Amino acid sequence: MLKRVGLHEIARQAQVSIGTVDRALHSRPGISEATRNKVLETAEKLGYTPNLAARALAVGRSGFLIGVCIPEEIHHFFDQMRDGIFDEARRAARVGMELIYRPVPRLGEFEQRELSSLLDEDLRGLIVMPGNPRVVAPIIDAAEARGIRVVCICSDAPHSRRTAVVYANPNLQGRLAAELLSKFIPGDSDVAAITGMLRTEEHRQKVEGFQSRLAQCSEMTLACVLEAHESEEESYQKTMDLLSDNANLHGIYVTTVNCLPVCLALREHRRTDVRLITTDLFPQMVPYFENGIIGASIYQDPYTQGQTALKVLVDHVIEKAPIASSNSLNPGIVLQSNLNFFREVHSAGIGARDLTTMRTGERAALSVG
Amino acid sequence: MLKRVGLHEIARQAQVSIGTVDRALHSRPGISEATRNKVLETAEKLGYTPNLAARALAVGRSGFLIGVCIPEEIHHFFDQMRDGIFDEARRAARVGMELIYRPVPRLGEFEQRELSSLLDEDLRGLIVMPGNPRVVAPIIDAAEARGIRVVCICSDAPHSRRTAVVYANPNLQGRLAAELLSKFIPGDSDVAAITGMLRTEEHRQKVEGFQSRLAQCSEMTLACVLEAHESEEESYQKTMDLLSDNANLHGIYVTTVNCLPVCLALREHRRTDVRLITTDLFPQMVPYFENGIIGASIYQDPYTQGQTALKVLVDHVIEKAPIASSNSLNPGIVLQSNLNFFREVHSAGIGARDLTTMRTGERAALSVG
DNA sequence: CTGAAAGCGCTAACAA
DNA sequence: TTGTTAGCGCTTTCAG
Repeated sequence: MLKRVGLHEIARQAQVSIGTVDRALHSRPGISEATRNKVLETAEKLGYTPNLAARALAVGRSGFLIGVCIPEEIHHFFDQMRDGIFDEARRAARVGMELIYRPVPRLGEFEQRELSSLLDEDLRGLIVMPGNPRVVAPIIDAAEARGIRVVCICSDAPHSRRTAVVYANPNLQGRLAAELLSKFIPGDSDVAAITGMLRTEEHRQKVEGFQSRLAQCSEMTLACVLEAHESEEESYQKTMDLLSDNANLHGIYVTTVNCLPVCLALREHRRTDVRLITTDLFPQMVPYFENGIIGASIYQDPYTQGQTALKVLVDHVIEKAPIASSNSLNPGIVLQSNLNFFREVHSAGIGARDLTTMRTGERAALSVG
Repeated sequence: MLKRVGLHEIARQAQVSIGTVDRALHSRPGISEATRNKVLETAEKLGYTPNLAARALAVGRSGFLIGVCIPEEIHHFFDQMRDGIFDEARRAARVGMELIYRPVPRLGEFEQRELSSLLDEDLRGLIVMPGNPRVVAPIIDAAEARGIRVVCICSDAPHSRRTAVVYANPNLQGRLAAELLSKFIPGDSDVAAITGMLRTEEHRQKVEGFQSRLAQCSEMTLACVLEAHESEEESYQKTMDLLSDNANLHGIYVTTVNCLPVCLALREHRRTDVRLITTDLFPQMVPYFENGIIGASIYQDPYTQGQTALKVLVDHVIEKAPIASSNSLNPGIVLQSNLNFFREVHSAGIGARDLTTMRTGERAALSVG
């Protein structure tokens, strides 16, 4: 069995004690220049790499802390994101990372409070899904000013100094939606987009991408862009009105997860000639896929987003790896035939996650296997 | 800051020994139902969370070896796969993993020799893309018999005892191809499939999926399935003949990477009414995307395949995590609008990775045997 | 079935 | 200036 070189081996070869090796390696006081160099040389020669787990264990505290603040609702989205983060955290724990998880109930709620409390800890990095840019941006800047690397997830925080953003490229999502729609409906149709709030970066960019692709290569005209403000009621009403007003409408792009009200309105109007491009995936959407109302869905892959966010942060902290300021994942495309291959549709199967390190006093809903 | 509760504290409160606590927590044998429950309860009550650094230290072999044998050609595919493996290897190196990379020049060549030489090392795991099942299967079985966990990548090795396979689900690829085609061409068209060798699992399954989806929900009829045996010449000739014979042919699914000869034949025949569904992506395909000959490509994501294969192996070795016997990735769908978001089209593959990378990760700057 | 104890590689406190 | 040693919390082996 391959033996990894450790302090002991260096000590043996350099003919000193293990304590001396430690002193040399960490530029601690109380060692002569000569022996230090000797030790450093043999360490170099042997290609020594520290065992970070052992170090973390010895110093008693974690190697470093990373804070996470994401919403809990909407569950079928953020549960995946959390799983992605936690799965990666399990690996990172092997090198001494520890996670502090401080979710907010829903996007934008209690952001101020949770984020501030997070900054009281001695963080090296922070993952946050920004809700209200106005409250989050200053906190992000404060964190970065203190050397805490901030990674925005899912949506960007414009005008902040965040180190990076991880998301499924929103502009591309919009373009994909337009391209797919052009395959599904007649070329001279009217189409519409239903979105959340256009002032959030994410939705603005989705609509922008949608428009630009429409303009670029199809005859379809964008009848309107509706803001539904994440309200089911509003989504439903506005769709109803839209359908009444426009008989030549054959496609709708829903940029939020809020597609069910739209489906309902469609059914109400008996408009089977209208195709939907939706966003993300959850079990209740499946019937609409099967009957063809939803032609495709743009999948933002929250699991991978979470995984990636933590990964770039950990790589950065451990080996100063540079972080690309924008990590945009390629959005997935959900169709009828691959529907069952997305974990979201297997709603029930929530294997309890153990193994995530949380500090005492956290909500630790975990079973240990 | 409270002290975290550990095995010791649980043992004290449950009035048992620390060894017993461990047995209870991990469902290990040799403990009575009664004590197990008692321990589990107090663990729950105390909100125990394991110290993962300590676990890693205790269980982690100080170092271990993992062997890799994949082809070098076709470069634009296997370079990605290698990058995925190496990127993940860089992380795993932090916990003592070491990689032995022994590629074969192309699929099936020198498999016997390279794999055997790999087995001379003291491996804990092996990643292999099986070319000739007849030569690989026995080697895999021999490895597994010696406790080496084997993960097949990209294609399975049927009838072997391999621990797991990682691939982009081939059956699903075929189904997706059929579904996409049905969006692109008239419903009563003839379609064809061009494949490599049907005796390889991978291609057989792709064609199977293609057929099953065609049968299931479209009027299209499968005119024929051509075996081109990975030969450019043969691909070209057979496509030429196919086009001459069938005027109602409007769609072709190319299950291999060998789509250029097909595109050529199409151009030769001036058949702009035929749409292609291809497999994977490389720069030379781009013009055919732009002029619409290729309607979509099924992307097998070799980078993630490589990453995943190594990851499951390392997780297994380090913490005995179970390996799912089949890890099938959801194949990607390449269209016009997301074309530029695949790293493959940035042929050189170096600089362009800031604002438009689909996955994070540096190219591995890793020295390997 | 249960307890005791030896490490895993490293840090830090104490001796020499 | 150097060497020695006791843990960190967990797994694992060996006795009882």
